[in-house]
Amino acid sequence: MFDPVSPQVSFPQLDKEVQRFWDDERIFAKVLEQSKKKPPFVFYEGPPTANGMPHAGHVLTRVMKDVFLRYKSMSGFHVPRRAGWDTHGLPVEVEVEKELGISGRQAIADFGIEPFTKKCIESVFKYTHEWEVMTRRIGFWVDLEDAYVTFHKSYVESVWWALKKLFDKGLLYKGHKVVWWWPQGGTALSAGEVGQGYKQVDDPSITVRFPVKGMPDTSFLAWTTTPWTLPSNIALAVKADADYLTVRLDDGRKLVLAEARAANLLGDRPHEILERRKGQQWVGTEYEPPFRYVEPEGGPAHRVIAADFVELASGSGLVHLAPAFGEDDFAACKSEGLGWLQLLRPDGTFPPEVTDFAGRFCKDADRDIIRNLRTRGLLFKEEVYRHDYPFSWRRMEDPLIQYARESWFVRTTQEIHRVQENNEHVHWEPEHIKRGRFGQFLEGNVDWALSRERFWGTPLPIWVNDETGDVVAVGSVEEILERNPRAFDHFYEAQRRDRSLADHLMVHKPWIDHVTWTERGKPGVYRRVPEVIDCWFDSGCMPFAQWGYPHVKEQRKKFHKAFPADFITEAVDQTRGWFYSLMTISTLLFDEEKYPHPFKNCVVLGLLTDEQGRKMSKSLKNYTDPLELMESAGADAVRWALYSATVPGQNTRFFDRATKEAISKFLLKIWNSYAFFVQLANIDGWDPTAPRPAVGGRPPMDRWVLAELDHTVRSVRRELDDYKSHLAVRHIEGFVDALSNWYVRRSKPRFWAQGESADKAAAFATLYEVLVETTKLIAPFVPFMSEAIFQNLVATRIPKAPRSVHLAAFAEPSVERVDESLRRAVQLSRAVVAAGLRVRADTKLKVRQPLSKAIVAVADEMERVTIQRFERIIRDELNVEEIAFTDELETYVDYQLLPNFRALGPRLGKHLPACKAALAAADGAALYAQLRTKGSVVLALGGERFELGPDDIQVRLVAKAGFAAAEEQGHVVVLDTQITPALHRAGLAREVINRINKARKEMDLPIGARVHVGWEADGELAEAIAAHAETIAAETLASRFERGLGEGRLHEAEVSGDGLRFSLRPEEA
RNA sequence: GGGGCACUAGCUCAGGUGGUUAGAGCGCACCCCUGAUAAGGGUGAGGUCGCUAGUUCGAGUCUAGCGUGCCCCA
Repeated sequence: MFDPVSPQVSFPQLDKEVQRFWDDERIFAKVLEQSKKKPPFVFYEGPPTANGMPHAGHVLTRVMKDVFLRYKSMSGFHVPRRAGWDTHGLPVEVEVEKELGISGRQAIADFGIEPFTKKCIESVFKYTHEWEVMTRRIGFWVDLEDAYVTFHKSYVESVWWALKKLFDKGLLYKGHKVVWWWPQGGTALSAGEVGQGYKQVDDPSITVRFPVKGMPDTSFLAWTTTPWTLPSNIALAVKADADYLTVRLDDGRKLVLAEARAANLLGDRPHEILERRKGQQWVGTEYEPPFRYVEPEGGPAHRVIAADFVELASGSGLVHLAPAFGEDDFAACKSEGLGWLQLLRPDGTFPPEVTDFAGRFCKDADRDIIRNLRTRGLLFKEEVYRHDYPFSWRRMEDPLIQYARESWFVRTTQEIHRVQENNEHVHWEPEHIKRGRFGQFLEGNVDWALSRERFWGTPLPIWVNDETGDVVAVGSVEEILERNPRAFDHFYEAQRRDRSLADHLMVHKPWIDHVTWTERGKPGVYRRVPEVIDCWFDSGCMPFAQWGYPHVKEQRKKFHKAFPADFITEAVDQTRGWFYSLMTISTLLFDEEKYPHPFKNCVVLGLLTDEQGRKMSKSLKNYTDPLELMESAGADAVRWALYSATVPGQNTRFFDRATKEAISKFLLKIWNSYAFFVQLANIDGWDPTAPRPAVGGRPPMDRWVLAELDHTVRSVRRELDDYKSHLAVRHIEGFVDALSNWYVRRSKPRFWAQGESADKAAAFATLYEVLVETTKLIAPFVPFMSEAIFQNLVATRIPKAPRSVHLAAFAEPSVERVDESLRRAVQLSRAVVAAGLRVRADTKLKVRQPLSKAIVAVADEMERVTIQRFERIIRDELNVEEIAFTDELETYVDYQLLPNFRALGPRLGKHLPACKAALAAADGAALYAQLRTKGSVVLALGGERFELGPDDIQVRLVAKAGFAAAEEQGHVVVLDTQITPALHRAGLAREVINRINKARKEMDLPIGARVHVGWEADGELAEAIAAHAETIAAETLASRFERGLGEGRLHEAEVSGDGLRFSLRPEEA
């Protein structure tokens, strides 16, 4: 006996039971143990930062990881899944700042770096619990207990090892460059980080007069969207080969601007063109800058230079240059040997020298700067410019600015060709990421701005001799101890004072900053530089740092075994983040490895959006929290909805409705088939361990559903091997629909047949096998429901069966089940049924009304035999007494002959349209007859003669007008619509059955309840009832069915115009 | 301004290697079933496949240009 199964199922409740089972039985651990000797399938978990709440996007990535990992695991691989936590960097510091209500580097320094660091450690795991709850709830199996943690000493040492290697290769250097600077945070950000923080804003766009020296009343017009950089102006840039006009305005003042921009800037303002010059002719001309608080150092300034990047699509054709605040500006001024001016402090405020705006934050001062220019008559035009501008990805209200700064860089540009070569070997899903988004990013690669002038991060392991300037990179704690055995005394001292200080912290600020050493016989002390590094570098080191490689000797083997990864997946925002850092670091470090590394397959997921395609955001509240959704619909429904909606690389519109559909269209179909099976198997006392009939000996219906199953198994495996989960899902949905809507529906009577029969045995065996295989097929997608079914059908019933579906092998192809002709036969039969039903609808002949025959017109004998295999079912579905095949096709149909384009295209080429026309014009019936008798026909086309065989021509049958006929895929079904008196009576009887059953339902009688019926009717209706009394009684479960009203509720109904009255009462028990 | 992606039925989306009747679900209309039943099933209506050129015997599919939207970056 199976445990009874109710068709009413609470999936959330089911989840909880399954989860408890997994926990009690340690199933996840057993999966790993059981597969230990199997070949590994390597997966890298991109470490999330646990100091923020998990959201819907995280659910998607975890679910997507899970399906492939479970699939590989069931397919005979050993699939370790180690969790990881990203613990360093700005995200954490910013959270702590918020918590402490402070902001900025100075505030942190005032608070104290040691207590601040301690706060960071606390904060790192603030939401770990929420992450674990979410992870468990969606059924993502990952080893959380053995998670790698980026701030741990061994991890940091691995990162140091990597950096030392880069340093020794000359790939780590300190440079003065314009970086994206976060003033409030007091640090530079990497290209990847900047990419995280764009948003659309309105900025002022102003056109300013720069008076030309030696030309009274004449000014250059220059354009800028950053007024606050004007005090640091060094030069103006023109396009050398563009034309520049000198014009006189109606007020007598003269302006110089690009001719291409004149119409736009001057509009219909009256002006007189005085002169036209090439940009080149203005080069070297000096001008008076709008502000002159401090004189530039190190070279001449305030003159016109030529530059390539000047565009004529916007602005005035003259660009204001402030080398301290723009990458292009920096390069241009440097190559011209011009001076330098940086009138902005690192915190984004103006220094005292800028008397008018001293102490003001740069962007906040824009309005006053504009006002100042206006009062001095230097402002020509002011507009608002809407564009995307980067903000701090951790605090979106803080704008970034371009700012020249000393910073440490990784010289990625030198080796980028190797990264590109590596990238060529990676399988990206979708494919276009390789050459598109990711490839383009590599194309435009700039050196990695690595250092952060912050506190909580992997310290940059560079020590500098304070006298000689000698620079050393350090790769481990041990290396330091070799130089100075007492280097960490300061830390141990601190640890004695505060016993809670973990050993991991010895490699962190502020303690690491006290680590110094000297070298015998040499002057000076080696002290560490103050910076920490970009936390994206940390996560990029994860393939080796998770094992503490190479320092932790016992784990070196683990690293080599788990490198490179077979599979990773994250969202598209990681192209410039983790995907980049992983691949770049790996390429730079592991010269000897063969490409690709450190990952072979990468599935890139799009963003989750709401129903309107808008980004999901907490502030908009435009989505239901996935956890809530799972509470009402269950984890499997959410998972299935995500799999069926998510195409890699594309945004996924996700909404509650999709989850509901997943339940009704998928989960419930399987569940109902399963509940149906269990119910009847239990009634019948069916034993799953008893021998079952051979597949070959079972009826066509059974062999068909097994063939469909096998076809589906093959398709699903192929798609999953290809990382195309969305396609796998479609195959499964198609099969489940076939199972539920055709196999189970059509096979029902076989299951409730009385007594023993080969047919019933085959039906039970087949449905059981199909359900078990399906369970294994869908287990990676819907791990909870599949487990519940598997437990009941297999695990607790079959001796030596796996304890869990996830310990079982994935559904496998079976040669025994393949039967393409049978699949085709059912497809044909269903087409015939569909056509017949359409005829009925067209002619308004209810299916309830039996008809004598359906005539099927087929083009060849094969199809006829094929259709006959399912004759009984077709008869039943169409409610006809007979299926006939006509020899006189011409009576009902026309032949339409078409070339088989795929076959003839290459052969006929240009003659194809003529061929099509010739076939259409010919007498189809005659030509077809010829084709059948002689095996070929000859056509003359454009002077040439072509012999066409049966495979070159496709025949379509088209129903002739005037018949109750319909066609479907080239087959015609004709219904004999003549209703004889006998048929009419049979129809009436069906109507009566229908009325009585309706009445049963109205009275809320239990489904199996026996009833007594007494009836009254006249004329033909009475004759019909009398003639079919037995059938009516059987179909309405009437143990007594008598003429004349009896006891019970009285019902009146109308049956095709005649009155019917009957009494109905349940039989006493 | 550059790069990437998308544009297919009222809505949400599928449509390897080009093959001539473009599919599904939801919604809608009509119908069936009443032994999966506060379920199930069927039939139908609905599409110039964003637009315009081109390649080809043949284009939703390939090429180019344009338009609209989203993402990424200047």
